[in-house]
Amino acid sequence: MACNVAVAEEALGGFRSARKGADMAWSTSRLAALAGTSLRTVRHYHERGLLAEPVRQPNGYKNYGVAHLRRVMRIRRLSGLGLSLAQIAEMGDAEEYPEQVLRALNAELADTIARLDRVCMELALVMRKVAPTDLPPEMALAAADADLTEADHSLFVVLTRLITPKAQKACVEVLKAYGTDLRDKAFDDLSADAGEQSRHELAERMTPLARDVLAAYPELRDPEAVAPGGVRKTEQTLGEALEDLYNPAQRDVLSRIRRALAADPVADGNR
Amino acid sequence: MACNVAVAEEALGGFRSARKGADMAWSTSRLAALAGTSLRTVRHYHERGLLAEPVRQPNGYKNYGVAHLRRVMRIRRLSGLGLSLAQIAEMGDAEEYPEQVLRALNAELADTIARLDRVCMELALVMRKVAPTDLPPEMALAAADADLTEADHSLFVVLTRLITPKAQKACVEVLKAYGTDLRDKAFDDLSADAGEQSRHELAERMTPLARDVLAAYPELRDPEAVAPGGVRKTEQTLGEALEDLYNPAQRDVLSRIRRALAADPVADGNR
DNA sequence: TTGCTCCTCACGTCACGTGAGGTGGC
DNA sequence: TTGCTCCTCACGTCACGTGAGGTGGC
Repeated sequence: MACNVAVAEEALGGFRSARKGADMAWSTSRLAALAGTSLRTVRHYHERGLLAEPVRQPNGYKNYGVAHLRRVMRIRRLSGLGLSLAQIAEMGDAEEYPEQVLRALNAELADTIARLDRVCMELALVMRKVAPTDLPPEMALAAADADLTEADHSLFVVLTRLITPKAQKACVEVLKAYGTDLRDKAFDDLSADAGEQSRHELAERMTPLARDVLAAYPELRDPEAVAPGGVRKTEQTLGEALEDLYNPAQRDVLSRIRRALAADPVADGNR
Repeated sequence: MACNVAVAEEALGGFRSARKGADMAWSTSRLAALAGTSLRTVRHYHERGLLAEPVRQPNGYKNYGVAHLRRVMRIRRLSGLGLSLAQIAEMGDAEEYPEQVLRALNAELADTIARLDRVCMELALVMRKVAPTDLPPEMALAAADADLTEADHSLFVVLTRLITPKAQKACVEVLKAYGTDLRDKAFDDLSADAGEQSRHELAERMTPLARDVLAAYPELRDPEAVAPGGVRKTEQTLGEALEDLYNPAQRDVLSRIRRALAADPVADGNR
């Protein structure tokens, strides 16, 4: 390798040979520049005990050498690989890295990359203005196509927080299959003080479709479909959301439909 | 969509219907749980002005509704896409996102993913214990194979900080092509007080190889090969490194080689 | 009374960034 | 004398985490 040194010298035009042995060492900012980092970073490594303090000149200036540069480069590399400064400090200056730490790092890295890939897709959807950002990306597309009411959209947001991903998929299927058929203008426009008669008729008219949907997608009724928190809490949350989103007449209609479905249950698995 | 509501009710076993209109709203921790985040995060969004303060109960407890959940979900989504909370606050609650911000985000995201992919490769090298971590990954492999002296390795680290990536590539080529031929045991073991005669002979013997290398790799002599900072500084830094790494006798030998090369220059481009 | 939830400060974290205020060499 | 570099505190950043200390409903 010695020859390579000579080559390097020649290539770089010959090094400035020893100038009276005075300030042959590097200052903090020079070290930082060589390491491609900042003054503050080098000092931070001192503060954290990662980098040994070098000898000082009489005036207190620090004198760094090649060993310090190597150390800083290694810290930067390891830090870039995802290790925390605390971990790097723990490992000391050996080229031995705990297998387990590296494995964990690798797994974490793979997760991060996968997540960012997904984020990239989502961002593309948002940029094409097709995806409302309060719904998870898988739901967002279907919801946008279904042209939902504000209230219905809100309810959908709550629903995604209450049911499992599997049940969410089923919801997406329903939206895709039934499209805007699920919308009922009379329901959407129902005034809060609508009379008994109109509420009854509306419920009667809407029930068959609800029955169809339930029959076609039995996974919607899977008791495992509710997300953590328990069935009781989930039901209550849904009730609170309905109260927030629909007026009393609308809620009454929904209640009637539910009772009709309960009185004459849809058989399971007859898809 | 109203039908879907009924379906959801039935699926979830029927919601708990309005219990005397008392505490129909969500507490902070309930909102956090629904949003899949932490209590502190919700409060942080208040502090940052991202989330409107809800109405309070007489005892000071906060009462959140569906609109708050939607807002929190949107903040989480946008934050997950890489926007800072300050940026999200700036945009307000509209579904309109500044095109330019999204483009910048997308570019940044692509960069990050590319970088992490590289990091993943590097990590694999480190795990296979073939790569010293004070050298950039491209150099590391070649350096490990060449079985360098501590001093030579150190010098290599400094060199990588002084020359352009292109010149670094040339260095790797040299290491690969000449392998351990570049090592000279007599040079490595030269004592600091070696006499005139042995230094002269050593230089004489080493010069031809250095000349060969320079002839074969003219890009090493490209004046553009030095990294930012200027040729003067680069030369000086190299000199300081040599002083740190080699003893006076070794430096004298290197100096002699350099003078020999300068006296009888290698012609350019006669590869 | 006990246990659980809610509230508001307010300091801690991580890897530095950014002055503030002062000294030293040319 | 001026401009540049070096030094040591020490507070700021970002998105929260983590108690501290106190109140309220069952």
